[in-house]
Amino acid sequence: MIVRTRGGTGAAGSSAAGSPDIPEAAETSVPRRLLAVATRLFAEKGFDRTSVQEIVDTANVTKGAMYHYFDSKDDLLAEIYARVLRLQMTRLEEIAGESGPVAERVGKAAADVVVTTIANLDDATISFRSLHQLSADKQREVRAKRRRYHELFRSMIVQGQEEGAFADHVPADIVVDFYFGSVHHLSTWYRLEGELSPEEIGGYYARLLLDSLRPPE
Amino acid sequence: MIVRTRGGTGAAGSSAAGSPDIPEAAETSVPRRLLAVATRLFAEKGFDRTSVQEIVDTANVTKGAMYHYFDSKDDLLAEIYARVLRLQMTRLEEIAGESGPVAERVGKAAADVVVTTIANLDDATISFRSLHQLSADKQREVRAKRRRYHELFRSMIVQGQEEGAFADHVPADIVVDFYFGSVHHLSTWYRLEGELSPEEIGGYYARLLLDSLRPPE
DNA sequence: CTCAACATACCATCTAGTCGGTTTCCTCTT
DNA sequence: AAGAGGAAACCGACTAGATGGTATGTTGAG
Repeated sequence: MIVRTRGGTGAAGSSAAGSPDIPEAAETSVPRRLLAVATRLFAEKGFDRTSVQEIVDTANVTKGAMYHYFDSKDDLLAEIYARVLRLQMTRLEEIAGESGPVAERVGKAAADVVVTTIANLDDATISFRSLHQLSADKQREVRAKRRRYHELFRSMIVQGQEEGAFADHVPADIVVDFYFGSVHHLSTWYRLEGELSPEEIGGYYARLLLDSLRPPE
Repeated sequence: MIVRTRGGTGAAGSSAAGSPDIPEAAETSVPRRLLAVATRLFAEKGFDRTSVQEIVDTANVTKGAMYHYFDSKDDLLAEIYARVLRLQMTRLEEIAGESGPVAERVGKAAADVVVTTIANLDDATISFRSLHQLSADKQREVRAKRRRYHELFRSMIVQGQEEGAFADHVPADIVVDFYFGSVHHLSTWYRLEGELSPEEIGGYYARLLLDSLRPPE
């Protein structure tokens, strides 16, 4: 992404066709709008099946505007990944830094990542399905950041195992991959119209994780 | 897919450029070769980024041959899905039909699906990433079959909960989605070069599942 | 003589990205 | 206050290259 954003809301409809009542054409800044629209469309139809033209049309801007703010279509996708990873890392760091017992922190983090994932289901859909559409460099970057996230989570589990709060019959890496597999897959089956609230799902998921780590009597 | 296959191995290299030592050009029937090549390429680069031309070139056949056996590129993908679902369903039905205690069957099925998934990692990669590239009809079909699979697995868990062998503090549907999320995601992190064998991973995964279902004392 | 099993040339369509041009806005000078 | 100057913010027509699919032709077996 290119940094130079004036940040303002812009003077709205230059062309007469602008409909100021649909959300995408509203008072948000152009790059923001593009990112929002791209997220929705990528999640709906996939990266390769979403054309740049469609993105800019939906966002009520022109191609020129988009290529002014973003280097490429790829860059748009990379930005989405960056946003997701930033958010998740921040939340996890916050929880990991708390002072309660480790089992409590793990449970909290486990439930929280579920709720956050559901709150951004489109992001989740994209991020587990579109990694290979990024350039090799950007893929590496994403993977590295994700690894750091996993590492932090893993360190909590290891601590629990060392303290005896968690069983250690399964290596912590496996546990982490196991759990985040489940989390990432929320986007394939969870529907907001369903009966279960995000918090309930989060509770269940955290419970499953903690129970699977419960030490034997 | 079109049924008319002679099934034979075919008269090999028609064109002079045929290299009979690379596996794809070998003695397998043309549709089989196409399916094998498509599976590898779809897993490697994604469905949309793999051109029909590339598939037929790699399989050492021509476009005409391919469109003779398959209706479309979509059809190729649909065939891959069908193959995966057929295999997994067969295995699960076998295990579910055994006579041991339910916890044993669940554990067996859980470990087996991991091993099978790892044995067909390309299939797994494709099936969790490319569903949306299928036509709506075929998507529905795949989903229906997958649902039937999940239902069978779920019924075992429900039985265990009713018998008191499993805890029931988490609904069985959630448990199933939770577990298969983990399984599907194996393809994103498991590498054959790693230290852990498929059976070991299967053991760990089954253990995590069973432990999370262990009833409280 | 027929039909499956291919082969080959071809096309209509779409797509990411570019590039020269124009408008809008801020700033600095006079 | 006026206005010149410059840069950022956009516009939109255009291109070069793919791509899925088809139409038509050929071959060899039964």
